[in-house]
Amino acid sequence: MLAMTLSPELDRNGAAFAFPVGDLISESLLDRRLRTATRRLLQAREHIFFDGDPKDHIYKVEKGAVCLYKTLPDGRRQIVDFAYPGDLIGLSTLENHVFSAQAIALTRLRCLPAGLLEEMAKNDPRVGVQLYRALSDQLLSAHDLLLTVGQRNATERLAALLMALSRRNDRGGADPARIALPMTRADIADFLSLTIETVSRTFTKLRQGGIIDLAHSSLVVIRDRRALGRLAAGEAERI
Amino acid sequence: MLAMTLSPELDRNGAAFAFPVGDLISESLLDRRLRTATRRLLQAREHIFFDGDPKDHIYKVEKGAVCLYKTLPDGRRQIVDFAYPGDLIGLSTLENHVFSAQAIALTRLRCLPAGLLEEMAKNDPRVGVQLYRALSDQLLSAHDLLLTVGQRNATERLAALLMALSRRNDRGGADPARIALPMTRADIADFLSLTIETVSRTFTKLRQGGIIDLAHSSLVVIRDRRALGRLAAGEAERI
DNA sequence: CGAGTCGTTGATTCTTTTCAAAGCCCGTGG
DNA sequence: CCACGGGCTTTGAAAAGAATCAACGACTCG
Repeated sequence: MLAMTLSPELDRNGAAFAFPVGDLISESLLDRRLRTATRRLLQAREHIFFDGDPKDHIYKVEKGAVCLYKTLPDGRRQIVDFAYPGDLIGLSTLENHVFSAQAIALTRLRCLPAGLLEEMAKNDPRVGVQLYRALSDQLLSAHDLLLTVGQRNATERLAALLMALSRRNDRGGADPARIALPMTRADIADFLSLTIETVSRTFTKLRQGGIIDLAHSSLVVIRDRRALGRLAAGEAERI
Repeated sequence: MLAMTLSPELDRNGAAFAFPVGDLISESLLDRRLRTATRRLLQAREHIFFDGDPKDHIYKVEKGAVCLYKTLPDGRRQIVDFAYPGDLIGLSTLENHVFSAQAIALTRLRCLPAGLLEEMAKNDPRVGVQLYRALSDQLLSAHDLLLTVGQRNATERLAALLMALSRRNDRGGADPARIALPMTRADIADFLSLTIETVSRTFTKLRQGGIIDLAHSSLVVIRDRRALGRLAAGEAERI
């Protein structure tokens, strides 16, 4: 998930709930089961499930990107997370989904019957840990977004998002200075709790400030990473 | 935790990750261990731990209330949750805490060495489920707050908070129409991402609209629950 | 090539913040 | 017992940041 944390070094550096390292390298029952699980291919904008739907499966993103969101009755939408390859979607103890999930690009998923989780956790102790870790990552991610949406201004919010995506690239071996945005301006707006117009204006401001370049609307090139980081941390005066 | 959900009926109605019901009634290893765990008594405003501290314990609230928060370098603060009696604090797989925790009233905790969790989960399969459930409740709660902070206006935010507290009272057998607020206006402001002044003005507006009464600044009486609910859901025009 | 979606930019409005000050409550101490 | 002090809360007036309303431009896909 998209942890927009201030402390990149805090990433996945150590587990207090640690099992022997060897176990984490070998494949767990969950991993193995997922490799052969049913695949599902989704076009951009196609839904995986809706808020309130019975939770018969959980999903793992293999390719593409998914947005998880909640809405108010009048249609206002808050994206609570973006799920990228490797992320698990739908973990919870409830019978029904508590948010909607929609592919934002061509996406491939693995589908796992929800009932199997319990069984696998019983047969392989590493599965429980894995699920616990996934959930706690998601909680961290939600708290980070909360800090962003609740306390940062428009520029700082966008900077935080770009820094998070940059770090994700870094971890995944991609160029941390070239950020592909699979999501639309509307998605970014609903994630950062801004309007499309404000997101667009803020991109322009970052570009004019020499902090980023916009190769095109969905490809950002970071020109001044330090400045972007300071903005995200709320340490910059203004731009 | 404080799930500010729109759907009270969605509460703890069923677990997809269900173990036989009997198991949930009997005491798990965790519950038993907690009953004899070290107690810690905190005055209001006293900290349990700070963001980044080594996570040597996890805590269960027995009495009082705790706020969990994150800050930006310049001091802006976002409260990400309030923990009430029964709630577990500090669950995650990381070596260090990822938020700060501060008592907001006279609070009694049970302290459990973090290393014990893993061991207990190994020896009692219900413990893993219990932790998993606690974490997924916290995630739900964070997502709800995200929707509130990101999409609702000041009035709707306060209404959502009051409705959440009212439901909590209801579940706990207390009067759902009389809401004690252990937290200050500043705490409410940092939870809802508003300023103290806006929180205060919004209380006044709700009072003048006949929706609540303020016995005193920390005791709210709900006079029109339906109206409050409609406000929280974003279904009311204005007040 | 045209329709439609998505993104950018401009002008104006509005909600909330900021700045300022007064009121209230409660504990302390004269 | 009452005055005093400090923290918390309320209220008011002005300012600011983002939202809204509006229009144009760019790109994509039949």
